[in-house]
Amino acid sequence: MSALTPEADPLAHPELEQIDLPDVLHALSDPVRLSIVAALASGEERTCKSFDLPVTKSTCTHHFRVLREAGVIRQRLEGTTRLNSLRRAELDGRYPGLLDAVLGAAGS
Amino acid sequence: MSALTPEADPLAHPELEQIDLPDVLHALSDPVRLSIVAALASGEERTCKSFDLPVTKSTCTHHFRVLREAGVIRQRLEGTTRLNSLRRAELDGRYPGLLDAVLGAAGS
DNA sequence: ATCCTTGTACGACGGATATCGAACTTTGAT
DNA sequence: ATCAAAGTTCGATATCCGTCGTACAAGGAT
Repeated sequence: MSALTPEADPLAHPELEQIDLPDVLHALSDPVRLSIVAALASGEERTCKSFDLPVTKSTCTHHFRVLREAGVIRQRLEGTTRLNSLRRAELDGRYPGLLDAVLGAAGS
Repeated sequence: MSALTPEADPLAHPELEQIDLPDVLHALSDPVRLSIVAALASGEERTCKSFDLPVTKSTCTHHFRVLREAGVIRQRLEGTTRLNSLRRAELDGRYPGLLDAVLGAAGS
């Protein structure tokens, strides 16, 4: 039962069907998190530190966790860093056009 | 200076250029408010009471104000009621595809 | 082994938020 | 004139949220 308990995994990601629209919108409603998502729009994997955000480390951890738990980003362990990427294809399948619209709106 | 002071107007709506994306996303991130917006998607004007929301009157007032101040809906006085409508064309001009994507996602 | 880098965990704190109930206002109907 | 209906306003409350600092853990480099 160890691998199946979600609480036990420190890097738990929601399944596609578990992603909730209000949660996604809330995750995107913060300027810091929106800038993270916009920076990931190119498709690259980037470490947390590479973003140069106007908040401290612990606040960064918080924002990346909110995005991950809402299903917006994926976090992958790589040595001592976490590589972040957008779950774009999955989000596009679940909520067609949403991410593009938000990214377009954030860019203007 | 009476007509130009925003605070004096109890039904102040933001101009298109003043609408802020994080504010809009936050306004849409609440399930009650999302259901209001979805119900207004047809384009009709509807009174507050016609929604039959699972909250009290004063909470309704709160949610409609959040949506109005974020620029998502317009409220018009008509006798003793307020007629609510989506600012769809304006939002579409400012954030193309956003409202459609959210409404599509909320409907599924 | 030691240190540096990257990030998490744990409180803590102040401000925002969703909710309610009760009192009030305004309008329209009886 | 009275009354009911639709909302607002005003506290009050409980919770959530963004932020920070400090302490901690794990990997990589020297």
